[in-house]
Amino acid sequence: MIQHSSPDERRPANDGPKAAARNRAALVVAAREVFSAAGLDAPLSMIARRAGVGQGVLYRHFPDRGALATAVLEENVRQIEEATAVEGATLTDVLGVVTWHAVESAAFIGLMHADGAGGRSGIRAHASVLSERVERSLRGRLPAGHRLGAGDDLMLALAMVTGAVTGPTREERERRALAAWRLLGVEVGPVHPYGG
Amino acid sequence: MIQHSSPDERRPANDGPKAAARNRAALVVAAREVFSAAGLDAPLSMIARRAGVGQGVLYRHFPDRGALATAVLEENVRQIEEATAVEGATLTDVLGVVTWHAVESAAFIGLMHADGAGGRSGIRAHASVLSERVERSLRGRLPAGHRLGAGDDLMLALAMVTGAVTGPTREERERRALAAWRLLGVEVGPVHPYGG
Amino acid sequence: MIQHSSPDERRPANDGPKAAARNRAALVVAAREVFSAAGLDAPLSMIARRAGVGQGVLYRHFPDRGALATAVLEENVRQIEEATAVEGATLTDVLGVVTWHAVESAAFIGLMHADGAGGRSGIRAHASVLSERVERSLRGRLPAGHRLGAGDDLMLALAMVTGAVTGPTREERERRALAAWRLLGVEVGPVHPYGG
Amino acid sequence: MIQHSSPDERRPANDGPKAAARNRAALVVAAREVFSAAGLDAPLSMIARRAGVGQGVLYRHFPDRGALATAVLEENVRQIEEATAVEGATLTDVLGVVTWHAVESAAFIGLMHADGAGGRSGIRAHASVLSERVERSLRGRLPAGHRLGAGDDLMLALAMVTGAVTGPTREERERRALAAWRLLGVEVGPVHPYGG
DNA sequence: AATGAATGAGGATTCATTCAT
DNA sequence: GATGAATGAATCCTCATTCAT
Repeated sequence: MIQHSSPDERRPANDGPKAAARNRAALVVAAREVFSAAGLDAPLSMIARRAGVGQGVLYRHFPDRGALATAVLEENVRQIEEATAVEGATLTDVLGVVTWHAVESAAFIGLMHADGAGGRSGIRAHASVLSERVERSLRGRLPAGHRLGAGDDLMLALAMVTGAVTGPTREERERRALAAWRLLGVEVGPVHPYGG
Repeated sequence: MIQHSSPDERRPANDGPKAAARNRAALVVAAREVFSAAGLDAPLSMIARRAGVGQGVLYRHFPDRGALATAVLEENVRQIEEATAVEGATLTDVLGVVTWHAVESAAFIGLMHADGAGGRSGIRAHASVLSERVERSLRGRLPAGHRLGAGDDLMLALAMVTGAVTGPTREERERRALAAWRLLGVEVGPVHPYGG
Repeated sequence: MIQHSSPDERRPANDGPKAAARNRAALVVAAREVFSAAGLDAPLSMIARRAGVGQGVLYRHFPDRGALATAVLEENVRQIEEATAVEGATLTDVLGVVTWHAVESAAFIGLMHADGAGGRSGIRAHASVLSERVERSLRGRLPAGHRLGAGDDLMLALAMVTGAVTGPTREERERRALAAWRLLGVEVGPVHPYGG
Repeated sequence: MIQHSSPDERRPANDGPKAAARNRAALVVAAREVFSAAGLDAPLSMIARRAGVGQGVLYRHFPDRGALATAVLEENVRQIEEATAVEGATLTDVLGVVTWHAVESAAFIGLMHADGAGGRSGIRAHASVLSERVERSLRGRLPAGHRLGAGDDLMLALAMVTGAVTGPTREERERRALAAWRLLGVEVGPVHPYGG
C-alpha cells in the first residue's frame, strides 16, 4: 500500500457538491464533442480534461466508457422525444430533429442500430432500448400509408441515413444526410436540435 | 567473446522468398477476419498470430495498420472490378458482388466513404482512391436513365446500404443489405464473392 | 486508436530472445526481494525495474501478480525438494532448508498455508499444491513416532514457525524461526538455501 | 455573487457532538470487519460506508489508516486486560480471550508482533506498545515454572499461534488456533470475547 | 527473410485526501 | 460536526514498434 499524499501542494479549487450536476452535464457535452471528433475510442482523460474535471469525477458519474456513450445517446433521444411531444408535430418535423442528432453525433449514433461484431455490447444493450424509444416517437407521427410504414422499414431507413452521414464538416454531413433522405423519397423538416 | 548460441535452438524453417508472397496473402486474409471480428482497432499481434507469422513479417509487408486495412479493401475492389469485367455483366450482377463485400467486411467497408473526423486519415486517403475505382466499375454498367444516375446518388446509395449493414451474423447482415437496396428501389443480383 | 510511436528516440539495448530465460530468472529473484521488502502489494513496476527489464517483459512471463508470486514459491519448493532428494538427508537437514526459505521469503511464505480471507485466491490455489509438495518432502523424512507425525501436526508446526518469523533483519528472523522450532521441541539443522 | 444554494437540498441530520462518539465506535467496528474481510489494504471509503458515515468523519477521528488499525488493536487489548483483571482469572482463561481476538482479527493481529519490513511502520510502532500490554497481562497470570516462562517464549508462542490462524471461516480459524496451542502443550480456556 | 522477445509510452482505473457546503 | 464530491498521483496493463538472432 502506497500513500499518495503530498498534503501541502496547492490543490485546484473544489467547488463542493454543488458542482456535481454541472460536472455531469459538462461531461456529457464534452463526451459528445470528443467522441464525435476522435471516435468512440478517444481517451477518457481527454473528455475529463475538456469537461474541466478530474478523472475521478468522470468515473464517479460514469463507471465505464459505455455509460458515458449511453448518456450522450440518452440525451439525444430525450430531445427527439421532446420534439415529438410538440403539439401538431409532423413526421417531417421530427425527422429534422433526428437528422440533427445524426449529423451531430455522427461518429457513434450508428451504435443505436448496430448490435454486431466488435464487442462494446454494454453500449449496444442499452442502445437498443433507446432505439425503440426513437422508433416509438417516429411511428407515432407516421401518417397512415407512408412508404416507411411497413415492417422495419422506418428504422432501416434511419440506419441508412445515419450510415451515409460522413464527412469532415458539419455542413458536409448535413448535406449527405439530406441527400440520403431525398434518395429514399422522404421529406425532412428543418434540421434543428430540438422542439420546433 | 563467448559463444552463446548453440546450434540446436530450433527455429522455424525459412522457406526463402517463396514464402514472402504466401505470407502477404495470409496476412490479408487474417486481417479481414480479425478486423471483421474484433474491429479496426484489433491488436496487430492478433493478426500476425492468426496468419501464422511473426510480428516482424507483418511490418515487413505493411508498415502500419492503415496499409493493412488498405490491402484488404484493395482486394475487395479488385474482385469487384473482376466481376465488372465479365462479358455481359449487368449493374444488378455487379451490385451482388459489391453487396457480398459490404456484408463480409462490414466492420470497415464504411471507411471507403468516410473521410472525416476520427484520425486514420492515412487509410481514408487511399480509400477514396479505391472508392473511385468502385464508382467507375459501377457506373460503367449503369443503364441510361437509372434512378441512381444523377450526381453522387450512386455512391451515396452504396454508402447508405453499407451503413445499414449491421448485425452479429453474416445472414443478418445480408438480410439488412438486401432490405436496404429494396428500400432504394434497386435490384440486386445474387450475393457472391466474385464474378459469376 | 493512438499510435505510440516515436521511432527515432534511442532505444535501450534489446538483447534479443537469448535474454528471455535470463530475464525470467531475474524477475523471480527481483520478485522475491521486492515482495519480501515491500510486501505482496508492491508495485510490479518496482520488480521490473529491479530486474532490469521493461514492464512488458514482466507481463509476458507472468500474466499477473499471482503468477509471479507463485513462481517464487515454486522455486522455493523446488529447492526444498532437491534438499530432500540428497542421499541420507534427515528431517533435521530438510527443516534447515525449509527454514531458510521461510526466513528469506518471510513476507509471503505464509500464503502457502493461508487460504482464507483477503482475495488473492489465484495464488492460494496453486500455493496449496505447493504446500502438498512440501509436506510430501518432509513426511518422507519423518522418523516413525516423531512428535509431529500425527494428523496435520507437521504442516501446522510449519505454519506456526513461519507465522512467527518476523523482524526487520534476516538475522532477527532466523533467530525467531529457530526459537519457534525449539519451542516445538523440534531439532533443525543448519539453515541453508539448498542441498546439504 | 449569485445565490446557488437552495435550502431544500436534503442533508442528513447532524446529531451534534453526541454523534461523535457513536461514529467513532461505529468506525472501529466497521474497520475490524472490513480489515478482516478485505485485508489491511481495504479502501478506507469502504470502512466509512460500512460505518454509515462520510469519509470526512473517518479522517476527523483517525488521521490515517494506521490510526484506525491501531484503534482496533487497542480495543482488543482493552478487552484482554479486562479479562485479566477478573478476580481469580487463570492463564488458561486469559488465553481463551486472547485466542478469541486472534481468531477474530486474524488478518492483522500479526502486526502486533511484526515490526519488520513492509512499511506501515506507523502501525508497528504503536502495536509494539500494545504487544507489551498484552505481555504484561499474560505474565501476571503465568504460574511459576510454566513452560513459557523463560525469555520471550510467552510472546513467541502467541506469535506462533496467531501465525497459524488461517482459514476462510471463523470455525476453521478457531480449530487451527486450538490445535496450535495443543502442539505447544499449553492449555486454553473457552474462546470468548471478554471476561468470563 | 522470419521469429518473437523487449521496450516503454499511453490510456484505464483506483483511492487517499481535501474541502465547499 | 457531517457529508460526499472533486482532485490527481500512482499503479496497472496493453500494444505498437524495434531488433538480436
